[in-house]
Amino acid sequence: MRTHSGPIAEGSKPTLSMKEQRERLPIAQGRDALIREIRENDVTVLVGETGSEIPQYLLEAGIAGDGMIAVTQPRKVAATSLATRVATEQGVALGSLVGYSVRFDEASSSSTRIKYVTDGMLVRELLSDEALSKYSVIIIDEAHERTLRTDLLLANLKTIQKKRNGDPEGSRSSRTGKEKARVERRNPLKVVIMSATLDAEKFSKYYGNAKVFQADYVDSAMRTFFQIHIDQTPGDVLIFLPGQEDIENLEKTIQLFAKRLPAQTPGVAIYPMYAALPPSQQSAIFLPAPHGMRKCILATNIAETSITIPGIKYVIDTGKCKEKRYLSRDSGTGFDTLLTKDITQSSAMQRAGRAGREGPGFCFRLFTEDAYHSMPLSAEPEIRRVTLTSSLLQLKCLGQDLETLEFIDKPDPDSIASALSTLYLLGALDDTKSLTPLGRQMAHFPLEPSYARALLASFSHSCPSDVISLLSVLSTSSKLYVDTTSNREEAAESRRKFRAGSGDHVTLLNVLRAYEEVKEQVKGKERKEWCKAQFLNERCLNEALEIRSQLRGVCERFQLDWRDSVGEQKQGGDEAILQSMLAGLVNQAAFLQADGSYKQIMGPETIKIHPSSSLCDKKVPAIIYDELVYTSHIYARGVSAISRSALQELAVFRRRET
DNA sequence: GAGCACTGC
Repeated sequence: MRTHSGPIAEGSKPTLSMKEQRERLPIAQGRDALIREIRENDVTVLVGETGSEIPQYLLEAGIAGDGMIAVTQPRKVAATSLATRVATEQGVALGSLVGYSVRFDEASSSSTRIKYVTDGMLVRELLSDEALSKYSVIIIDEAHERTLRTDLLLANLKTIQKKRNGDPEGSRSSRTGKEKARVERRNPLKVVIMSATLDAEKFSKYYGNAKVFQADYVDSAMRTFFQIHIDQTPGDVLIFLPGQEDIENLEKTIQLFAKRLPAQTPGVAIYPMYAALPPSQQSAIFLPAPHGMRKCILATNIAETSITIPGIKYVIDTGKCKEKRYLSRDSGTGFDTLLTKDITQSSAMQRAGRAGREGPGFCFRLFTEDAYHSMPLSAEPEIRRVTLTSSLLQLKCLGQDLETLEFIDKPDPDSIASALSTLYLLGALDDTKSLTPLGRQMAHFPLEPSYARALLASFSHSCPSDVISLLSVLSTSSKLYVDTTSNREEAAESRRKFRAGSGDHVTLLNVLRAYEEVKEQVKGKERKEWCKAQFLNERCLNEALEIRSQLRGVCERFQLDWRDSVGEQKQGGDEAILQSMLAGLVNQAAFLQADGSYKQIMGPETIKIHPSSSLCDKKVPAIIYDELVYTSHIYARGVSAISRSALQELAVFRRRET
């Protein structure tokens, strides 16, 4: 196993529109932060970047002033080919704005601002100009290779910076103060060290704890991929990314750049992989890539443990993942967060181990060794991360308690308070925190307590059959709607016919009703076609039907007749179903505010309706929702409109709470 | 204007 990172050695096919293209790519996103970092620091250590983009950024941002930017490379061929590539990207002739200088070969002129040189060449220049005064920025690429000439250069640059930039700690006060310091800084030198991950800290310490800048991980994943693609032997590549959005972005950029590779370079076959991907596309990753192409899989941590993809030779690990975590409120109105975080050490090892199961393998980690050591060893136990409502109800049935039971890791007191509050609101616990008969009955259903409560409430609204069907769909483990960003519009359009005015809950019910009709009328293959045409996951629908018969079975055991249904009566029917749901979703309700956002009825948060909801952009006085997830905003998902009269029923709960 | 992965009943 080897960890390293470096430049894309070969250039792309000359295309004048490339610069334009590049600017429209997501690559440009991390750029501003990077510029700021270099502007503010005399020395910057850059991790996971390569020497082709940075000098162009710096020049465009005016950081080089009137001086030149030198980019050093350990090898001549890299210096010349990078210069060629960058000149092409800038749309200029080689040797004008962008040039190079290596032994026996030079392409530069008085107008040259970015010059690619071998490190040996720059060492030689020291002999004629000790301060390297014509350069205002020197970028040391491939610093981790630690060639003798690079090390010589690094030592000299330290001295040169003291002379040209002034010594921040030492001599400034002993001289004539401010004026002298200003004079000294007239031609300051910026040093940018591009290094592979593991060595970054060493360079930083050498330069008095210089700032280490971690490049954007999607961007560096792309660069690392092309470096492998161009420099390394054939073999499949697996890239770990946190989520669907990053995967889709990276897929686009790789595809764009792959098109511009020289004709002799093999093509790239990209396979995205994440749980929400339609099953047919998921299975594609197990097929061999088309002849002569390199297979590149972009995956979430689904490829870390759940699935094993054979034949992976190279792994690129961004070191990031998404983590779902419950943020408790003792009122029970907390919400889930779904944010990008650093992975754990065990996860990093697991990811590295995905390479080379059938032969030698390589892992390229886009994080430093220090970063690795500051990662937690392993994931925090679930008891610390998730809502405990369901477990608390079960413990209560066993005569036990979250507060008194001795756990390996104690649950968070807020989380316990949140669970207690929710169960009390649902009527599962009384005001002495004791289990009620209702609570015991709820616990018999294999459902979240809120859904169990909704199920039981449906009997008084004469619609248990409908609510049980709905809850079955809500309880499935897989996703019902299968769509990706590209076909999202089309998928939404084809499912429009299921849409209910009241919102997502009855819409789901309509989908299941429609599937049942189709199931009665047509056979397997046609049924499959039907699901595909509506962008529905048939496995999910069948799972829902299984759950439904289980739930009906539980009802029967308790002599509850589940057959009542609102049937086809539209208006009143929806109302009855949502009234039942409301009984379970008591603290999952919000009301409309003047600015169009919604505010939790029992909690403090302002929330938005998730864009995937049929009620998104619709203004209704009040809503109930299945879940609240904080990503870029606090989004409510699975949303239905509730009436004012329903809202009044909530007021009863609120009074009881106080 | 947008979803990490599991599991159990």
